[in-house]
Amino acid sequence: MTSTKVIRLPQIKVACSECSLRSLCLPFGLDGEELERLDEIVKRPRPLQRSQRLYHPKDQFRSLYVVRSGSIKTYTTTSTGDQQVTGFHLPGELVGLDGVSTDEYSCTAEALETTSVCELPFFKLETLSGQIHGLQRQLHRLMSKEIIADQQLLLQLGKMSAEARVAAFLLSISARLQQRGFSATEFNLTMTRTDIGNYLGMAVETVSRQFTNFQEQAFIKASRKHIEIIDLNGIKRISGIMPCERTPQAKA
Amino acid sequence: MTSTKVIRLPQIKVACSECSLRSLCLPFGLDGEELERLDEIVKRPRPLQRSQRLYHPKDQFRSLYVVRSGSIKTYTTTSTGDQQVTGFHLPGELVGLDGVSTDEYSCTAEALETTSVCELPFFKLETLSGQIHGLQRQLHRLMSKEIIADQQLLLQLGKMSAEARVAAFLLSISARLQQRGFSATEFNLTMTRTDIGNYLGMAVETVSRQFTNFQEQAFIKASRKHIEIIDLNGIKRISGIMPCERTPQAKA
DNA sequence: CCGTAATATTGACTGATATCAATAGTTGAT
DNA sequence: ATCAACTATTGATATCAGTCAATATTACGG
Repeated sequence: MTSTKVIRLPQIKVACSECSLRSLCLPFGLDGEELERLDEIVKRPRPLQRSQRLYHPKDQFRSLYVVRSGSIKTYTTTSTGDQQVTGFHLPGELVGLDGVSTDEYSCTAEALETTSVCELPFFKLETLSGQIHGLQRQLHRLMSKEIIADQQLLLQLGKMSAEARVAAFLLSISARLQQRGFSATEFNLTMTRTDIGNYLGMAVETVSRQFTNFQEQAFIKASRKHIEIIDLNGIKRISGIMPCERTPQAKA
Repeated sequence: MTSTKVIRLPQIKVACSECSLRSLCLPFGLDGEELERLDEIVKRPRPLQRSQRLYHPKDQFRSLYVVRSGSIKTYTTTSTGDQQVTGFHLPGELVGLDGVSTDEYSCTAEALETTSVCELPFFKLETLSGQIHGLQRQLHRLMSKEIIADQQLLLQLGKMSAEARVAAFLLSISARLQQRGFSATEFNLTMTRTDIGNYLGMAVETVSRQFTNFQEQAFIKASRKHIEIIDLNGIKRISGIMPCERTPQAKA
C-alpha cells in the first residue's frame, strides 16, 4: 500500500439479475420487472470476517440473509454455557429463519470465513411477496426446503453409526457445493472438527478417527480442512448402512 | 343400535371462529371478516380412523392440514423398506409442510387414533395470504415454528443420553398438550414404543427400560400408553443433563 | 372364550463410542 | 523466530446402549 489513492475498480453492479445463485435463490422464476422490485429491497452489507456475527440470540428479527460467498455456522448456547451447533450455511442458503416465529433470533450466526451475504428485510419481503405471486411461492419453497432438508438429515443421523454419520455429513456438504457449481469431490471444510462433532452429536475424537478411517480405506484424502473425495460411491455406501434398524414392517 | 333411524344432532357449525385452537392456529390475529374468508377455503374431511393415511409419498402436494383432534405420525420409508418416523403431530399442529418445497409429499401421514383435521388448500391459502397480511404473517410464523421446534429437539437429542432423550420427549409432548389446554401431567401416548424409539433413534428395549427406570425413581407412573408425570421437575432435570458436552468456549 | 399377532417388558452379553490422556501440528501475535 | 493458544490426531479404558432371547401383556378376530 504505497499510495493513499484508492484504486476504483469499475463499479460492479451487484444485482440479483447478475447473481450466479439466482436459480437457487429467491429470484427464481421472476421476470425482469419483478426482479428489479426485489433488487430494490435487497441490501448487501459489507462482508463479515471470520468469527464475526451476523446476529445474536434475542436480537430483534428483521431480516433473512442469503449467503453469497463464504460460510456461516449457527448455534445456540445452552444455559450451562455450551454451544449447540444448529447448522452450516453455504452459498445460496438462507440464514435467519429461526427468527420468523418469535420475532427475535434464537441463535447466533457466525461467519466461518470471510463471508458476504444478501440481507432481505423480512417485512418488506412479505409485502412484496403479497404482490408477486412467484416470489411468495419461491419464498415458501425455500423456507420449507431449508428446514426440511436439515430435519431429514438430523433424523437419519439418529440411527446411524458414527462412521455413517460422518459419511452422510461429507455427502451433504458435497452435494450442496455441487448444486452451487463447486466441485463435489474437493473442498475445504471451513468448520472445525469440534463444530462437526458438536453438530453430529459425537466426540471430536470420533470425528477425527472417522476421517482417518476413511483415508485408510482410500475413500478420501484429508489434510486438515482440505478434503478430497476419491471414492464417492464408497462414501455413499457407508452413509447408507444403518446398522441399527430392524424391520419395522409397514402395516397394510 | 336398535333403530336404523339416524339421530341428527343439531348441526354444529364447524368454523374457525368457534374453534378452541384458534389462538394457536392460522386465524390468530384475524378480524371477523378475514376469518370468514379463511373459513371459506378450509375443508373439513371426515375423520380418519387409526392407521388411515392422510397422504403418501409422491402424492401431489395440494394442502396443508391442521390436526383438530387426535394425533398423526409422519414417516418416510427408506429404500430398504424400513420406516423413519419424522414426527408426531398433536392438535393445532401443521402437517404437510414436507410437500411445500417439491410439490409432492415426501412422507406418509398416518393417524395414530381417530383423528380429525382441517384441510387448507395451499394455493388458495397463498392467494388469500397475499391479500390478508395478518394471515401471511401467521402462516410464516407457523411454518417456521413447526419446523424449528422439531429441529431444536432433534439436535439436542443428538447429544443426549437415552435417559435424557426419553425425558425430553415426554416433556415435548407434555408441553405441547398443555398449550392446547390438555393436562401437562397425565396423557396417553398414542404412538407405540417402537415409534418412539424409531423417532428418538434408539432401540425399543431402551425406551421401555427408560420408562421403567423413571417409574422406579417415581418420576412417572406408566401403564402402557397411559402416562402420569409425578415429578415434572425431576423429568426436566434429567432431560437437561447432557453428559457429553465439554466446554466449547465461545470466542470473544 | 380362545388363539394368534402385536406390543411391551426384562435379562445377559457385547460392541461402539465417550472419556481421559498425551502428543503433534497450525496459526497468529510479538 | 518464538511462544502461546488453538486444533487435530492417536491410544487405552470404561460405559452406555444395541442386540439377541425369552417372557408377559394386550388387542382382536373367529
